[in-house]
Amino acid sequence: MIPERSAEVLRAIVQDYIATREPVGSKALVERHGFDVSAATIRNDMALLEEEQLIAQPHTSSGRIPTDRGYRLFVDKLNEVKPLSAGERAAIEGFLTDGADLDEVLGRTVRLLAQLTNQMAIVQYPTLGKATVRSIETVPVTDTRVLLILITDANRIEQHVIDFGVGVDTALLAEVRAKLNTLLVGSSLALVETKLREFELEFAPERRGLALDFMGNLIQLVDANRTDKLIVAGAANLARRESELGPDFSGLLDAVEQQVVLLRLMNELRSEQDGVAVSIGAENAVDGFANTTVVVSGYQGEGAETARLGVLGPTRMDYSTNMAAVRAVARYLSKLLEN
Amino acid sequence: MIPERSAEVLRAIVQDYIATREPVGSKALVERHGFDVSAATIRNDMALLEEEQLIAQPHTSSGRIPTDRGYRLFVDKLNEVKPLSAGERAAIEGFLTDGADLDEVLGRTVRLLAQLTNQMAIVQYPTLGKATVRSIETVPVTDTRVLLILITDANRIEQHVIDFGVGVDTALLAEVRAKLNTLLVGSSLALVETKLREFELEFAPERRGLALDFMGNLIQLVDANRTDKLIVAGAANLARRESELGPDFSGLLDAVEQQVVLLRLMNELRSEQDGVAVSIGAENAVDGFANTTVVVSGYQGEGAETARLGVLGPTRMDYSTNMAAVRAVARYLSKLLEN
DNA sequence: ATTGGCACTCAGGACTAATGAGTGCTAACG
DNA sequence: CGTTAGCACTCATTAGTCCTGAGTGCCAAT
Repeated sequence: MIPERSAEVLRAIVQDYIATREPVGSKALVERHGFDVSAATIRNDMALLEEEQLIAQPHTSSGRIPTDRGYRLFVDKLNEVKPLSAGERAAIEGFLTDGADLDEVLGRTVRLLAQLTNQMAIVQYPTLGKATVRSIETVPVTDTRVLLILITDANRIEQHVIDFGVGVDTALLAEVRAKLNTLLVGSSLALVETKLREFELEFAPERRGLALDFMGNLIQLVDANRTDKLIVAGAANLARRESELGPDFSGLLDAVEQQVVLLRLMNELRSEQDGVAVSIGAENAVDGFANTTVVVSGYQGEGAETARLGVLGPTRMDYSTNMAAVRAVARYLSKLLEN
Repeated sequence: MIPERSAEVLRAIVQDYIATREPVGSKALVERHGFDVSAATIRNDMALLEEEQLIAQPHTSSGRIPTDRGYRLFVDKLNEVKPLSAGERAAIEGFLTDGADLDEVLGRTVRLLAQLTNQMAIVQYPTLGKATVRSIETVPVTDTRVLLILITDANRIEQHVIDFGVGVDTALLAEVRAKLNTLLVGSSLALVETKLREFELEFAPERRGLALDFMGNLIQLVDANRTDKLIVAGAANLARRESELGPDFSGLLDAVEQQVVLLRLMNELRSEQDGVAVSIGAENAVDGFANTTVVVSGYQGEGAETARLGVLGPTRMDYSTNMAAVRAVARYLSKLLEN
């Protein structure tokens, strides 16, 4: 186990390094923090910390900087995250007023989070795995095209235009829709696909074409719902910290565009203390994020499913503030969506 | 007027500088391009070009690099843009197959353009200024919420959830919808707001509440349609060229997120030759784009309105290729949307 | 108009020296 | 045994110096 004072020294090193971006020396430590021992003693402690791979020297004869493991220990010891300032609280409450539209609420949330933390913020759309079908609607758009609308009990709406290629018999369409509604309303999205496959045969052959087209599109809609979706804000904050991200930077922008990597990153993190999970540098399951830290929390989406939101930045970030902000925003968003 | 050979020299300087990123000297010019004169003669030409502010020296006694004006002249003289390679043509045709969904087509387009040019690509959604209302639909979502759908004759769909707060009388709702349909179908979106204002009084007072709510949301939908919208791809390409963008870079990422600046940039450019417009460095109407060039072309969206697409990168870019790619993609997209 | 010749400029690389922050170690101390 | 003062040592950084070579501008000759 690491002695009390050594742990304090680690904490001080992390804090100073985050504040100054410079390796921290023993002398600076005793001066800036109220250690009642001499610099030489601190040096002994630092030697211990280095042995434990919690800190490292960029070059011989330079101050120390925290390693990933060092940040990890620091975060784990951070039993109470810094409470937000009054101004920050006000910003959250002012920003996240209710709005009927999920897109809009999440959009505001992600921008707020980016602004609070000065990092890049990510919000994942609530997954609908457990949601059930409330209703299936159709609206004619042109002769050959129909807008198909799926409404779930989580009040979420997914819509898609079907182009049948040929003119649509509205009566037939209405019949298909009615049948599908009776079949599917109330059943979970996960079951929709199998139910539909069994159902195909109920249509007379001459009607199959339209019905199949219809059902195929419906399956796509459900899939689109299951596939996770992200929104991102504050990419410019990343650019400002480019020097700290090193070679990660370009890969990060790629990841943002591709989304799939970000999704993996978010989903592989399980919340720990206070509902906030942190993945530091090499801990990230994905290559090319050696200098990157991800801070994530779950939130309760509509319909009681859980999704994630968080921020992403250089390992050298203000963990305390960022964790506090992520936690607060996640809680507030949960409350908001609960209605 | 600039003599024939001097113009050739400018062209050669631009080409070499784009290829090598290094200032170009007189000796290198005679060697790499087949000039039948000596280096000293080229130097005289270069002195002339410098007097005309078409090229500049980073430091005394260094080769020349093109100025914004130099690029401008180069682009203007570029009477025939380089035709795309067979591979590029194939990529466009393979990538941009038809798809019923406008979002999807534009999404593919912007990614394609980013990939072809290795720059950041931007596609603007077709504006609906001249579009007319095809139909207004409602779909109940919960007791108090209704999904309002606006379909235009450009086959575009805009939808929004109205939360009335109290239970909705479906018969009343249907009546309001029917009235609005008779009133608005066929009229242009621009007129919707004024027509609605006049229409308010037709409802008996006890029904006003719902009707007003309904109409207010409808106006919002129309507005959302008029507000231009952008999609972007290839931000990572920007990052890769960060050194050439200099201090612009962070501002660019901001602009991408805010969109409004990008919209200005796109819209202030009027197409010139071959339908492709180029704005180089200081020519950009917006501050903070001194090292940035924008290449834009219009395309014909559904319903014959025009919107814009293009790429954005450092002034030191391959104008010929990028202009060709933008032009080709714009044409192909127009053809695709025409159906 | 073009060219060869030549003096001049200056960024960038290579080398050296000085500086100083910071370390590790040892021996002394309470 | 933990702590401390002292001291030699390391090494990144900065500044100073010199050198080289690419490239220029100009002039006189063709």
